[in-house]
Amino acid sequence: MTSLPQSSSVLEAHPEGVAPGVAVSSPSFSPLYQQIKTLILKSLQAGEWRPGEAIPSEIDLAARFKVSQGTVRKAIDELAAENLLMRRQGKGTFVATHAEERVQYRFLRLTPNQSASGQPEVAKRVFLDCKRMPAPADVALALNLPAGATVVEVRRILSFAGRPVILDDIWLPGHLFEGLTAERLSEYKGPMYGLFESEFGVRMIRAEEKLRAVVADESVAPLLGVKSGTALLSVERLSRTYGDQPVELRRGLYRTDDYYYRNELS
Amino acid sequence: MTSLPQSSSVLEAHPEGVAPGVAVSSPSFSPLYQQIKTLILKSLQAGEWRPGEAIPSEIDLAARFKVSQGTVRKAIDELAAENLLMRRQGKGTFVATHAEERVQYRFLRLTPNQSASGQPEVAKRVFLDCKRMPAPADVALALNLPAGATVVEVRRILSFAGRPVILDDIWLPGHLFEGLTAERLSEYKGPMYGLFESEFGVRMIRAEEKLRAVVADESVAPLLGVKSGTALLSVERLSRTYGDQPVELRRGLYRTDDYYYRNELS
DNA sequence: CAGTGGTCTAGACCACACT
DNA sequence: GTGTGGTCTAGACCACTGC
Repeated sequence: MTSLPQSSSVLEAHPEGVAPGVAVSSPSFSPLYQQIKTLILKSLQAGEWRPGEAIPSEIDLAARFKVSQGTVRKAIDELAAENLLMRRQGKGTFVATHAEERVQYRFLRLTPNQSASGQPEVAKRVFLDCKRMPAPADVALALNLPAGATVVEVRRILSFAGRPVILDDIWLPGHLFEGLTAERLSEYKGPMYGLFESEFGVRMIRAEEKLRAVVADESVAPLLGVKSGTALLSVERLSRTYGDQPVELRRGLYRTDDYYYRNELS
Repeated sequence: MTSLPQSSSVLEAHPEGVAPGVAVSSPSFSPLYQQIKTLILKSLQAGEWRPGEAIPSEIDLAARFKVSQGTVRKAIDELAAENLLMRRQGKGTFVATHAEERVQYRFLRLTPNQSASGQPEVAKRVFLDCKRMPAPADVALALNLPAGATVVEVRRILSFAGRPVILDDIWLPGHLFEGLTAERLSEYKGPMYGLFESEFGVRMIRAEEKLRAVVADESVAPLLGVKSGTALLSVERLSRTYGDQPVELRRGLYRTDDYYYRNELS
């Protein structure tokens, strides 16, 4: 990879300001804006700017990295496309946050059968359980934890319009979530990922979901208010932070009589 | 919207070549590259370039539209991001096609439980039915057709590894698919959307899916080789061409014992 | 080699938000 | 007005492809 200092020195050798071209003819060439992107990413990960805060202006960043504004711009463009940054014309570029979001649940794709108003109405959350325990083998594997590591297990129910719709089992690495209790979960207003972000410094930036259809058994049917034998949508979500590190495994069961899971393809 | 001719005339008034700014202070301002994007889109829709073919080079397009290469570039960037065009460094920019694709089914999100090799192995297709009929009310509504318009109804089964996995019911506007028969569907090698594209000039560029969990009844269970009461993933897909016009409604039932529906969130 | 897309720069000006 | 992101340009050079 072409290192940044190299590029700068090349730049200084051309004081007339014409782009000298940054690539040294080399194996595995990386464009300047990608290197800038990586540097910004590192600052985000290091917490140099907090979620919701503005990052320095493009001009400032260009000066800091000794590149043109256009190059910084392209780096920020990609980070904004990945929902890590938010651009607001006339105001600045801000670190994305789960706390002050236009939609309650950014990762929840459930939509009511009726009413085209996008997200379902306000949810009511009930936490049934929250305990620390040794990670089950499959959970440890998914979260990339050593066998038997401590995890926090949370069980909760999400209700819309007064009826239970989602039963979630959630596992979090214990060492990242010291002091997480059902009480703190219940008290916090706003999405759970907002709490994780502000209280534990863990930011979910990407997730993969595996969807299957399953039949409700006696252990879950009553919790969702359905009969055994009802079909439920099983949603297994693995959420990741910076560096694609997995930090949450979630197994959800969704009632899909009044709601559906919406997806867009292109 | 700022019209293109206006911009050009402004341009010509500044022969020194410095960007004069294109926007007239006006309500509903549209940037130049958006206008270029719209023009390219119109050419695509009109079939000026066929799927798989190269479009003119950025320099040629810049000359045609009397804008800078950078402006054309930004327009093409967005179209490529929407999977309407494919860029290939050193070769050119190509019209996206369903025919010569690296994956068999671009819109199919099914993945085997084992084997991380992405898409499922080669599919076997069996067409159970293909007939013209008056559109059911809900189908006509979804496809934006007048009540009672003719549609083509197709029923088919997709099998992987010798076992049936997907039962699809498909409806297509009759007037766009004259002469579509089960035989032509069976004969065609490659994805169905490739056939639609090359034989009927209909290109699917975007789709929305609604996912639900349902229980298999006696009418579908035998076709998928499962018992009645098994949970199946119901996938309703509405596919659209240019201008967001809906041109295909598809209701699929997926077995999700050996496969799952994969989705990425960010 | 020429032609294509890809990167980078510098500079000008517009649209928007706050003061 | 000042400062921010957003658009547009012109020009140079790099990386990749194929003749």
